[in-house]
Amino acid sequence: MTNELKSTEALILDAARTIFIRKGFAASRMQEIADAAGINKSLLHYYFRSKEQLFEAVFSRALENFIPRVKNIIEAELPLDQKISRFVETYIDTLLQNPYLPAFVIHELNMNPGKFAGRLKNAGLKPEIILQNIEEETGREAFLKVRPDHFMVNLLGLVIFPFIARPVVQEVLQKTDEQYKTFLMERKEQIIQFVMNAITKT
Amino acid sequence: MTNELKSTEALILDAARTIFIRKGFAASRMQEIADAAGINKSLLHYYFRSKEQLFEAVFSRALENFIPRVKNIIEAELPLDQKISRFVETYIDTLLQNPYLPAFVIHELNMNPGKFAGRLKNAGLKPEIILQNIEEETGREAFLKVRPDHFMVNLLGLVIFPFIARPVVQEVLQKTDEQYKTFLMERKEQIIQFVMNAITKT
DNA sequence: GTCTATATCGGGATAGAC
DNA sequence: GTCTATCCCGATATAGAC
Repeated sequence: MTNELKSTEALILDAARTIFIRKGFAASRMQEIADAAGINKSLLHYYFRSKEQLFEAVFSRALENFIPRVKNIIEAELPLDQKISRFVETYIDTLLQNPYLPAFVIHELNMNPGKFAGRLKNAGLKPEIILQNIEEETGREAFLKVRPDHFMVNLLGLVIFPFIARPVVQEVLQKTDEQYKTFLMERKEQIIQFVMNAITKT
Repeated sequence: MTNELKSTEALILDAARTIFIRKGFAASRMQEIADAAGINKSLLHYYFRSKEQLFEAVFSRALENFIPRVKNIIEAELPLDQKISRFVETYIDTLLQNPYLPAFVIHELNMNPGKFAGRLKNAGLKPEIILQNIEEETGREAFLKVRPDHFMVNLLGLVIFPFIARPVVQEVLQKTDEQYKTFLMERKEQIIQFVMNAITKT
């Protein structure tokens, strides 16, 4: 409806994003993207040269949008418990807006593992510092010392898994779409509680 | 090397399994499968009629192999803590043998959500019973009462996520392949500890 | 059952008019 | 910049000989 206001390039990128994220690179068709953008197939090539390059543009933007949000939370000067809460809440809120994003990114990285190399550093994410940070902040005060690498993966798994594995999980739990959305929102509180229990000294 | 001993059909299924799991349905090529099986392309059609049907055969077998293992553990008559330990250990051991399986299954289900409907029940998995089971066993003795649906997802996420998201996680943690394998094995102990802390009354 | 040859079609990419 | 027409390859699938 507001298509007339967007540049053709933006139109293409939006359409490509939708199609690529839903179907993955291999199953997506240039024709389908053109249709979704309301333009001609050859315009895709005019703007992006090839399917690979169009995909690359979509993929890069998806990451560039996402990484800074994570970065902000992680670098915030907050005590551990508040940092965990903010991380979980912000992450889940963001994924609720982009529910298909993690499965997309992960699948494409699995298809082409090298694709990721270097992108994190380019975006200014410093894994060493995050891990060191966790190491320092656990083991203090009321918290158990934890292995920072495992802790990081635990947190990510708890948050991201129900988005990636939605079809299976929704089937297993026998929830409607509406109920599943509620379930995902509940997880903010549930994960925070679960994690805090796990790392709080008895 | 022992190819001469296997039936052609088994040869095809093994090859198709490898290719489909590594590349997904859309990116896999019949020619590639034929090459991997050491046979002619048209033999694939002779045995399985079409690419979809070959895929279906592979996918079904992958699930049929996997589900019974989970079923066994879940139905075992054990106290909660032992059940959790066995579940985590067996699940991770199985995934270490089939590291690409979860990403494959999850991606194909995301592409085609309906595909899963009914398969669980056919395989004899009763989600209601599992959930009820968790509900009964937590809240007793030394354990906190937990929401069984969230608890189930927590457990699955902790176990499966580092397999699905391996490229990202390995990059973030800056581990070599060897170190990552070690990391995955360590997770058995780490997850069990983490989860037990999380649900044990203080 | 297994192979070679071929039909058929879909899809990425280009040429060229407007 | 945008469209129509077309090229051309790759991939699924079939026909038919052995």
